[in-house]
Amino acid sequence: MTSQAPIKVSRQEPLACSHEFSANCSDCRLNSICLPFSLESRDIEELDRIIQRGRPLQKGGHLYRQGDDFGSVYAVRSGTLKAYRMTDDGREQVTGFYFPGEIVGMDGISQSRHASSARALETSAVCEIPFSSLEKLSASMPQLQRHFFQLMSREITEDQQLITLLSKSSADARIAALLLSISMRNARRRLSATQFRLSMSRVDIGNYLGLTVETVSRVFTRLQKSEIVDVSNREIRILDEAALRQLTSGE
Amino acid sequence: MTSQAPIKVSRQEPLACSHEFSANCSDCRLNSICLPFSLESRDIEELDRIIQRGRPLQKGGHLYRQGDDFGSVYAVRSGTLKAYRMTDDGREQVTGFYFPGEIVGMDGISQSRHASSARALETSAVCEIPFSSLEKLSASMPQLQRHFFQLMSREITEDQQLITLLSKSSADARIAALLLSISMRNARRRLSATQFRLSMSRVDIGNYLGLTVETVSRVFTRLQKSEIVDVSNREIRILDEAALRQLTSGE
DNA sequence: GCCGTTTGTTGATGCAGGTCAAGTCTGCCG
DNA sequence: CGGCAGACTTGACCTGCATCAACAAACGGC
Repeated sequence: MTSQAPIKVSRQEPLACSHEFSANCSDCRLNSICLPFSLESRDIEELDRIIQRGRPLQKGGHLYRQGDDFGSVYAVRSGTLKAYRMTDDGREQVTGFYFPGEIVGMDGISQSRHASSARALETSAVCEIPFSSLEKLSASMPQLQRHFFQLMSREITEDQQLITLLSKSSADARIAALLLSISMRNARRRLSATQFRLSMSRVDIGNYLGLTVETVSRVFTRLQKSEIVDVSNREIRILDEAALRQLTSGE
Repeated sequence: MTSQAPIKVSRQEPLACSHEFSANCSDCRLNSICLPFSLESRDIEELDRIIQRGRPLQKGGHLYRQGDDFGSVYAVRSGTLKAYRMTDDGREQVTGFYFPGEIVGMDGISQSRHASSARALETSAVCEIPFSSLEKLSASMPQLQRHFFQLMSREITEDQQLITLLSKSSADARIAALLLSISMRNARRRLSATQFRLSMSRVDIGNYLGLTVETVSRVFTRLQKSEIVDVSNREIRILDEAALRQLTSGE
């Protein structure tokens, strides 16, 4: 609600160097992760034409809400988003975190309405990809069609990994897996795999991993004490990746 | 292993009336659930041509295994399949059950190898749909492309429902949700929504819902005692659907 | 720099569901 | 029909995480 106030642009925090991504796909730093991957340059230009680059999303702002009409999927350009859905009894289940280069919103396709909400965890920017245009384009660009099938399939396998994590692993293993996942995704974007700042709160982490805040907090202090990870607030430094990896498969 | 013996056809148990599905999509009883839904009859014929109808799969037989090269997705014609993956530490996580009309194998698209294994819980038959043909056909049939995007998206939202279930719900709620899900899917196929036989073992149910066999068993006896469900071995009769529904949202 | 609010930490206690250990039932095969 | 293996149930006990409660630290607005 509070975040719905008319956009106030003044004193906006510096958006992580704007040269990191550009106004078109061809020279976007993220294009090896995102949609255009493996397209011919002529095709990229066509894709470029359908993509809409919106104004930055404020921290806490919604990209879309559960139940909204589905029209587009979104590529994250900067910042972080979380996707979440409401359970029948009104609690929140975080279904994923989305970093630059990743695509969010694909769960809306089946019902023509969004099955989850997406909100920015920090000031973020996205590329909006109207789905109907994407469909049309896919029909004439086999590479694009395949790539999009693959993205959706990846989402499925990732959800299944989370399912496994939730159904089989201890609190320690879950946190370890999350840290490693973030680390890997950072590496893919050529950021540090060992040192980063969590953009999500402990509550969000708990909500994602099926744990309470208290447990999340306790696990972090435990990791700190055993010198596997250096934790200071949201600042994380992985000290012993091997140990972390061992934790994920139950000690 | 044992199920890999050369196919022995003699004394095969009667395959639930073979007239229920046919050798082509146009008059298949399941076509409103399955792929051809919403296609022109001319298009259905084309789709028909790429589909391969294999011989029945024996109980316990594998349709594909985790790590196999990915080539096709499969529509279940009769019987039930379970999909499962091995965790790093060698335990099994069931990721889904698949009933007639449903599509299995879509998680293999992203890596070109199957991310899970699929095996028959009872004698089953499937239609094999070679993915490369499906891709080609999709390019010229917008309806088909859309339908397949929707199927994948549905798989995502269903996985997310399972995630929510695993991370937020009690054992009772999980079992209740599974029973209701099976009931709903039966109804869609015009079978009884209140009375059915579970094709999966208690172990499988536990593995799917993140519970031990013992807990699954206890929940069933509890449901029996409170006269919400009548359980006799794998035979289930839902006595009080409303109560069951209440259970799913935490009493 | 100060103050209220939000976010995170720590401790004490309880319970749902896991684990271990016997059984019992079912269905299958000779 | 009898005997055996796998599937299921039941009970006793234990443990990891939730819950409740109090507090501390960080952040954001003025």
